[in-house]
Amino acid sequence: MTVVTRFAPSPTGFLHIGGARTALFNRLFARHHGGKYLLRIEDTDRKRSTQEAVDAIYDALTWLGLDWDGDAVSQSARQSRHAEVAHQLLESGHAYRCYATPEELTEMREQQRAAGQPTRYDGRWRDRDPAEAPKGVDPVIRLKAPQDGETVIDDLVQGQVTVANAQLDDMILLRSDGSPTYMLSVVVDDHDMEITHVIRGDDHLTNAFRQYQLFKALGWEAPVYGHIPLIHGPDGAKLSKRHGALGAEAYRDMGFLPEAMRNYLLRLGWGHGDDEIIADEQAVQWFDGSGLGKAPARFDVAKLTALNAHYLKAASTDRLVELVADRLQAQPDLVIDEDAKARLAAGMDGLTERAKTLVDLAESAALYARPRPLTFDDKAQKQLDDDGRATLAAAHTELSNLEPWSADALEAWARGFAEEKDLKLGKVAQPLRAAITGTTVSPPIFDVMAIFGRDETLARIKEVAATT
RNA sequence: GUCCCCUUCGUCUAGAGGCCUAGGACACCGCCCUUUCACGGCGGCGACAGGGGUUCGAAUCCCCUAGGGGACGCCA
Repeated sequence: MTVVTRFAPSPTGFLHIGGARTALFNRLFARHHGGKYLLRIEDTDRKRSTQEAVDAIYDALTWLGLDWDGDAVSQSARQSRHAEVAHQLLESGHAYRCYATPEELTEMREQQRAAGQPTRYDGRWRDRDPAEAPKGVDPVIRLKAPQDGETVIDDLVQGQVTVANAQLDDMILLRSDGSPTYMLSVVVDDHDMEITHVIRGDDHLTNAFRQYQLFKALGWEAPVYGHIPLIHGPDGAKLSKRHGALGAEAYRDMGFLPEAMRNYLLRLGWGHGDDEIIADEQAVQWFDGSGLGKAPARFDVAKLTALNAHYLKAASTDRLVELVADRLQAQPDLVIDEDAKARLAAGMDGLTERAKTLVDLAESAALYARPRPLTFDDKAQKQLDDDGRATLAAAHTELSNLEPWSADALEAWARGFAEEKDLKLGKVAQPLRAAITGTTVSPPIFDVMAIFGRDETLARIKEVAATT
């Protein structure tokens, strides 16, 4: 049997972090088994579904590197098929028409709740003669679910979960306007798409029982379910807008790399021994459905950030140069030309060592794209006091003749120069750093000088050195 | 309210009766390295929700309590 999984988001907003993880798990599980991983857009609620949201989902999944097999299925395009199945159920006696109005049902629920009863449809039209149907009311079609016994699900994550059928009511399959509900659509689509494993959020666990009953009524084989715990916010409640829950693309803007997202999400609710850094291929090899936790996990940006720092160091220079250049492009005071890119490439290793996100990286990388004349921050100005400027003036003279112009040679020169002047190395290095970068924080200054080259370095020193 | 599920350091987790004086990672705090900031290295702080059983022995099995979460729509 070929394993077929699916990710089925509803396009009512951006792709949140929980959805991204669900997609990741489904994809990993399918890949592990050499199967297929499909994408289905659950847009049966036309009122709330938007094309922008669909595009946002595509974009987010693409950015995350979670591409799917084949074309995405749009659930709304399959409405007639869903309705057909509902009528089939009606004919086979597994469903019936219910003429209760929404108002009537609301009242019913209020009464049940007030009486401490579970709020469930009471089956008032289940066995009633359709001849008694009120005039002018369009009926809904409900599943005639079993009232006795129990429904048992062997969940990949939760284990065996049992629910008394008396707890489940007769759900609506087709609305009064003839449109199919989510419950019906999901079952029909999962069947038609030959889905073998459904991995989704815990919040669907109770739906699984209903869907299972529908599969049985249709004489179809139900897929294997795996309900993963939801991701919670720092306060332990379901991640929501209140926590500033963000779409996947927001994490891109915050400077996170997709591979870091994948690794982090993978470790949220899943573990493989003490392993923390897990590459994609390794994840595919290990993700067989075991190792999934049952308890909800809290989203922790600090850990994501740490992972991101790791992947930043591992990323290729070319890729990083492009990503950084894109971000720097937005700053009008910078010049991103080929020379600047060459400097970025040359200095990238020194930069990634100090950055945790692309935002940090771009910020520190800006020094290679900042043209003269420089502006100096407060700390840099303190380095450029009389002593500092005098040191720079003397350095300028010596550096004019230094050979070769390399980081090693520059450092050797600086050490000798400092000793000669009876200064600590910092008294030489910091004024240089201030003069060349405009700040007091940067990668090793001799590396920076080597990258800028002699002419540019001397020009920068000259602009601030004491005139003698 | 009803039903279902969950509960190991602050957080993510390892742990499937003796290997646990409970391991790792992130965060935090020291120290070292050091031209700045980082990286890195070393060390520290820090948890089996509580109570009963079962057993020679329980983080691991059972029960109860407490706490947390989720679901109860002509939403998905």
